[in-house]
Amino acid sequence: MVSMKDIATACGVSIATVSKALNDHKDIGVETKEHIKQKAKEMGYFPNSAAKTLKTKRSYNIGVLFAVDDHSGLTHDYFAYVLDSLKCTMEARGYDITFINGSSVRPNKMSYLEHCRYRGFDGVVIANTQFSRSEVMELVQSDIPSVTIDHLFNNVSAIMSDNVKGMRDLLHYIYEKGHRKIAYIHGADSSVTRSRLTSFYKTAAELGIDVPDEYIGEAAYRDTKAAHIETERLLDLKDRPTCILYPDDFACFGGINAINERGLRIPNDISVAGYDGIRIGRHVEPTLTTVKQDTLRLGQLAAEKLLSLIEHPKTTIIEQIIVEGEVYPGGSVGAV
Amino acid sequence: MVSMKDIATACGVSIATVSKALNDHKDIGVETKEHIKQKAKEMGYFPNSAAKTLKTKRSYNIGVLFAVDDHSGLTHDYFAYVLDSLKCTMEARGYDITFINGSSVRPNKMSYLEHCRYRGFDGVVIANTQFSRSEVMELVQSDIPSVTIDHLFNNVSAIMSDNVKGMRDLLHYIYEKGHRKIAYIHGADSSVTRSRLTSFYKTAAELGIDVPDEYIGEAAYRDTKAAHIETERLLDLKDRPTCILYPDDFACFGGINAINERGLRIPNDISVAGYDGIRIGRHVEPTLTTVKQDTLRLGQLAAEKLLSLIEHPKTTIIEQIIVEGEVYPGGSVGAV
DNA sequence: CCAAATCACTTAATCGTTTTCGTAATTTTA
DNA sequence: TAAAATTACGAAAACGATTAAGTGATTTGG
Repeated sequence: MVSMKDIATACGVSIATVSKALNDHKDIGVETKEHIKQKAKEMGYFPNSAAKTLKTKRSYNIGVLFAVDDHSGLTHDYFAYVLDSLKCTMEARGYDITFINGSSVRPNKMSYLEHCRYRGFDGVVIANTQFSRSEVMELVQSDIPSVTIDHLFNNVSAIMSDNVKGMRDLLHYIYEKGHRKIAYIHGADSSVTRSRLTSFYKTAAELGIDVPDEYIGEAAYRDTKAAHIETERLLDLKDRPTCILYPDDFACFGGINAINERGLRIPNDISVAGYDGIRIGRHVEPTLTTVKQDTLRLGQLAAEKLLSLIEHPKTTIIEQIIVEGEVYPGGSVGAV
Repeated sequence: MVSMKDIATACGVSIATVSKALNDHKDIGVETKEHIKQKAKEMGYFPNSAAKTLKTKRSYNIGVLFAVDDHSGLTHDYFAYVLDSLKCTMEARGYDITFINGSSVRPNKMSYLEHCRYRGFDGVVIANTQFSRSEVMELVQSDIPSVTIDHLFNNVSAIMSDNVKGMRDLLHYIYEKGHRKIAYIHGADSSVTRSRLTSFYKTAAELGIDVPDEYIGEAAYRDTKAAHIETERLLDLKDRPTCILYPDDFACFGGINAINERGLRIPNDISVAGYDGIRIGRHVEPTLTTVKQDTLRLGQLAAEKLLSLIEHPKTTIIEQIIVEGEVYPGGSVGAV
């Protein structure tokens, strides 16, 4: 590795001059500066991030935290897209992305916060994790700039998919298709679930449609089996719903299977809708009616907010940013 | 941040002693060692990775490179699972994972190799990228330990999904279901594609089934539209195949749609099979016949190979490791 | 024309570790 | 019991950068 010292020697100047020249300080003569830069390029110089980080306390590295227990981080379509977008924005700004989680599984177990300090992350993005874990709390309460995705903490900026509007729009869409008997299998308890459920009830009330308790069920996100079972329960009801909403697109497929097994046809006999807008939903028959969350924007805004927090801590406000989704009409909801 | 200096002061010893005590060097008295360790824990000490990396040239950080152009890295089901597995193994061994790609999009454009040197990655995993890019070549030809996934370079360890056996087993399975007229829409040219295609032809020959040229088509991986078009072409053939193989499960859905649009039924009128074993394939009707690649093992072996290369460079051999997949029988291939 | 300001650079300390080489004190060996 | 070996620790350099403070030379101002 060619270091500043090598360049200094080659140019016959001091290391300090090289450092300043490469960092465009004003107190270096133009021609010296050019010469040094030229030489640096020639010699294939690149800075050493460890040394720079050590000295400046800025790593240009962002920690990303997400659930690991069920491996539903990377392999989760929604999150993968958000992360991809986040990553692109960060990279364009010169930051790298490193995973935080798993630190507790390491040989020398560190907490999330300890891991962040160890690596000197400039900031962290927390998504799709068990927000209630004390380890997570400790992290957000620290002085490390952080943003959460789809969860609201005190004094922490959050980027949230607009689940209230998403659910409202979806329900309106279904209502307009003529449905009045709408069941909702919601996900496991979380702030996202609560938002959607509340919005579901509220919108139903506004639309003047009645929701019997038996129309509400629960199945963990992406749990096709649970969705299957709950769907069977709904199908067995004497007053069967005409449309069933699922926690997400994935779970929806579990429901679709249950329906198919009964010999019922979608959307002729019963309609279904998911949530998320995963890619495959556009490519099955019938296509899935769902709410496409704006993953691109979610990742981008999370990145920008965090960078702003890092680079302009004084002038950046802690806020909650809501990103609207969009109903994707699909063949899975028919007119009734 | 509490540093070794703080501990040294607190314990009334030198920094050197603290360092040695925490790193379990033998030339520190047992009680002193215990006392220092105790104090370190008490004071909440954690090392500073930047300082450690600077001094030791070991970052305990692994760079991961994958295609970014079409964003099909993270959002690619197969790769996401491999990465997840890789990450878990690495973390258990005390290594972090940082993304390499995007370096060329940065403000101060670095090549992949430059980026690796900048961050001091101990090793790199290269997957799902354009292996032919000169930047990638430069990286694998450097002295940085590296492993590739599903691609073979000279002098670089590779973890490969067994596409030859996968395709052979799949074809055998289909053959045993009675199919003799089998079409194959393969993916865009790559070593994976070539392996599968070669194995397809070879196995077909062994089984004594004839493959007319018109039964072979091409559609980019995960390109449902292209698969759709190619499927239509096959369906228009006067001597239509009874089974169509696709580049991957995702593309397969594109084909399924084309088939549905013609009013044909799967598997009654025609059979289809994918490749990869993506999760959703188990949850649609009919379930997808496919080859499930062992992503867990792929990621694990890639991690282990790389760590071995890093930690025991002398005794670790460069080799190609083949990981077998498994045919997942599904309803999409019927008996004929 | 001389003092003050500016310019262009260097010196040296520092970030938090690791590690080589000493060196006293203690123990072992012959 | 004296020499040799061992034990337990410390001093200091080094890793590769940044940056405050200093310095001599040149330019500017009054």
